[in-house]
Amino acid sequence: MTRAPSATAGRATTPAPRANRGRPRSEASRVAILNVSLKLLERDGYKALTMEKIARAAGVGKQTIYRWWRSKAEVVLEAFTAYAETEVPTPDTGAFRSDIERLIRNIVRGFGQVSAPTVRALMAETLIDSEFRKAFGEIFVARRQTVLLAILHRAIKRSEISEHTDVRTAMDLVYGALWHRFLHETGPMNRNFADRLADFVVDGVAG
Amino acid sequence: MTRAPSATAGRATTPAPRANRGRPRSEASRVAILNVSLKLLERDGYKALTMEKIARAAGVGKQTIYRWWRSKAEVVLEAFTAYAETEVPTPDTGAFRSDIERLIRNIVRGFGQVSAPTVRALMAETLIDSEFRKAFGEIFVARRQTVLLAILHRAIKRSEISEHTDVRTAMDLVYGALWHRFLHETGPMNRNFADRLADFVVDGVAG
Amino acid sequence: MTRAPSATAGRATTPAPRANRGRPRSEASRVAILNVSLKLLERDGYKALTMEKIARAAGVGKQTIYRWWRSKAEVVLEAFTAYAETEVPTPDTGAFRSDIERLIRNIVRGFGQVSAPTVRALMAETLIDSEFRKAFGEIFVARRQTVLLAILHRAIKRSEISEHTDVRTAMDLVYGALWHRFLHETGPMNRNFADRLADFVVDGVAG
Amino acid sequence: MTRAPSATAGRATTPAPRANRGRPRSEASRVAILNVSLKLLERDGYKALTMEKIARAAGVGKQTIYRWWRSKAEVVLEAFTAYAETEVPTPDTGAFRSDIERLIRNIVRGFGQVSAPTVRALMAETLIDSEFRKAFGEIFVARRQTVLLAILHRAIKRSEISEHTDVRTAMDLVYGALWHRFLHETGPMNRNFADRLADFVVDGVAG
DNA sequence: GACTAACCGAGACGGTACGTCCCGTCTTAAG
DNA sequence: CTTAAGACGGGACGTACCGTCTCGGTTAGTC
Repeated sequence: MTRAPSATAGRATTPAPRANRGRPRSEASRVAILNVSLKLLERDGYKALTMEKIARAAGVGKQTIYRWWRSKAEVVLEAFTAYAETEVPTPDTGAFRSDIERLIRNIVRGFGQVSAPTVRALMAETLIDSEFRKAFGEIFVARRQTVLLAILHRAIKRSEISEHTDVRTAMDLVYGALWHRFLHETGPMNRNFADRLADFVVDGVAG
Repeated sequence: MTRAPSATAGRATTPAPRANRGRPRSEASRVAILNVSLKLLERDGYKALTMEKIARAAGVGKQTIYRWWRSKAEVVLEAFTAYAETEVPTPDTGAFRSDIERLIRNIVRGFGQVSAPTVRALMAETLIDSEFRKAFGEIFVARRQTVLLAILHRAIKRSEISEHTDVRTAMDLVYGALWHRFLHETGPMNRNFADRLADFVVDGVAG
Repeated sequence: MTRAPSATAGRATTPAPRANRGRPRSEASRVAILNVSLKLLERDGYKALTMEKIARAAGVGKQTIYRWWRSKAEVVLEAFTAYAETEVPTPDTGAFRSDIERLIRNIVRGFGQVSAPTVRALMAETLIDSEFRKAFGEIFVARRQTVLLAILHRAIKRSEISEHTDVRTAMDLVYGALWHRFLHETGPMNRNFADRLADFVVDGVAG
Repeated sequence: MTRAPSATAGRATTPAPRANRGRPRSEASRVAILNVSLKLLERDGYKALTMEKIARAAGVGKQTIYRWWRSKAEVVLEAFTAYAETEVPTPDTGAFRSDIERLIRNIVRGFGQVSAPTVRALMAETLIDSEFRKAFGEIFVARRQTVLLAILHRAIKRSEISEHTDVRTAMDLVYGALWHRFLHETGPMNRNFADRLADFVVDGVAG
């Protein structure tokens, strides 16, 4: 998301200025922008958040924001991921049932530690803006997909589930249920929900 | 959704104009607004859709829009429901498995007949604006919930599934998976998906 | 300068909206804008005058300014001409010498009643922006030209000056000297200057 | 105009760097800046000329411009005087009439060799910015004043014109007419104009 | 030959203003 | 009482420049 001038050496996105020329990016400004964004977001909601307010509150020129992020959605995304624990450990207990159980528990716990309105706003942006979708997808969706995929593949190898299992649908099942409850608040986001869901999934998939 | 001035006699929000006095509402304008909204929405996306453009393209005064709808989200919602078949028949085959199968097939077929970007935009609005959430929820979510609820209750009565089944989580499972695939395009929205999903759900819930 | 909707019936500039439709232009805003512009102009000078400050100080949306004027130069021009006496009476005494004397005295008196920085700013704009030049020229230059032209033609008819007199150069002589003194403050702008200049001009032109 | 670091020893504005230390000023950059400025000025006009564009087009850091000039007006002034012949020879023919004739012809010829938009821009700046006025005045106005002054004084000494002649007004007459025609393009800037003007002036002043 | 001072390009910085778009409201005449 | 038209005050947009600052590097004279 940021035009990190050196870290992405091989990526060749922006014209790639000869490294280390000119005044370096201000870390202080970067942090101020992200902090202020989160604060305003929590206080006033996503719709009331504007680039202008962020700039004013962070004591920063608007251009400085636009230089490093393309939209408020990207600012919020980075602000959010910087503060939220986005790592998803891959459980590998040796059994499908307990792997799923742990994965779902982890995710449920993660959802509990996160600002629901903020995540909803990010998800809304994802649904509308296909540019943003990629950025959000990489960070929030792809990683989790990978983890579940690994679990399913291991279960297949161990013959705990059929090798003909429709993996994609299984993933919709797990993540769909989790996001549905989270986004629409159809019920509590707790350990009990996690375990009931795990039961359904394991029985359904192992079927 | 519309503040139909007479039909909602008891609601008493707006000053409640004395019944049939003055110039009547222009049906031509109403239709033009809804048609134009859909067209612009498909063409340019939700973000680029503005009240001003709708008014201009429909040859209508802005006030006329604001008199009957509170926001562009409400216009779009009405425009959408006017064109989309939103009825969900309640399957009652006498067996849990086939009920679920039919429900899911129906919904999948419905999703296939609908403009994905439009529905995504409406869902996005739902996630951000709690006012809008109600309107959308009533039309789009609640109905379907009721149908599934009925199916589950009947299955419990028939002892096909446990009376301790976590109904709410079961509903997250079904609708979560469906919405997840639809919103994020994680795979095709076809008969095969419907049936695989139905398998998972029935096995999962029936245990 | 303003898009006077009816006064310019035959001119066919802007699409010519069917008269009297929509909310009429706010006279209060128009006046506030002009007054505030003059005040800020006198206080801070032309360079420090911005559309944004005018809007803020006049309690007016920026768009309202842009709707009726194309640039701050045009606002200032109208503000200025509204307050400054721009009428130039045509002396007709029957004799070249006294006509010239009166004309020059009138203009000198006029210059004395006017804010020099403001006029300098307008003249500067004229030199830079050819669009603006026309507007300014019509109001400030053309009228005076006409008056002098009439005087010269009458003098030729009366044979007070040669019929081969280079009229254009004569006009440069008169207005050049007046503007030069005014713009560059090369000396006092008083009765004595007026009369000395009239002497030079009459002797020079009458030869 | 340039803050030549040593030439103005006694001025003591900037901390007064110890004489010839450090890297010397880049002549290449200086020339590039001046050339590019003129070119852009001719092409796009004064308003569209910005420090940033100059720097970019000259392949120069902005700071380098600001180090040596205080404003774009100063850059343009130097760019202009570097290319334009600004010398004004003092005619001394022994007779008032022929002195005036030659002076005016010289100036007219000079005006003909110069970019009118550029000079207009400089004059405009002069009218607005009193700081700049001095710089421009020294180079462009004062010299010419001196020349005319000398001519008039000699004419008085020779009793060709009265010793009570209003010298200042006479100067407004000559330079006013010249500038008026040049700035406002009220007619051709040629030999004929020069001679007609000279006639008027000589008759008027000698009157 | 190392040191140091002043320059150089590049380009990010906090700001201000630009001119445009849209918001939701208001004010006309017309129906 | 609604309608189309369209002006209104307001706010945010994304861009252009302002003049300053801060990098790594360069080019001289001085130690």
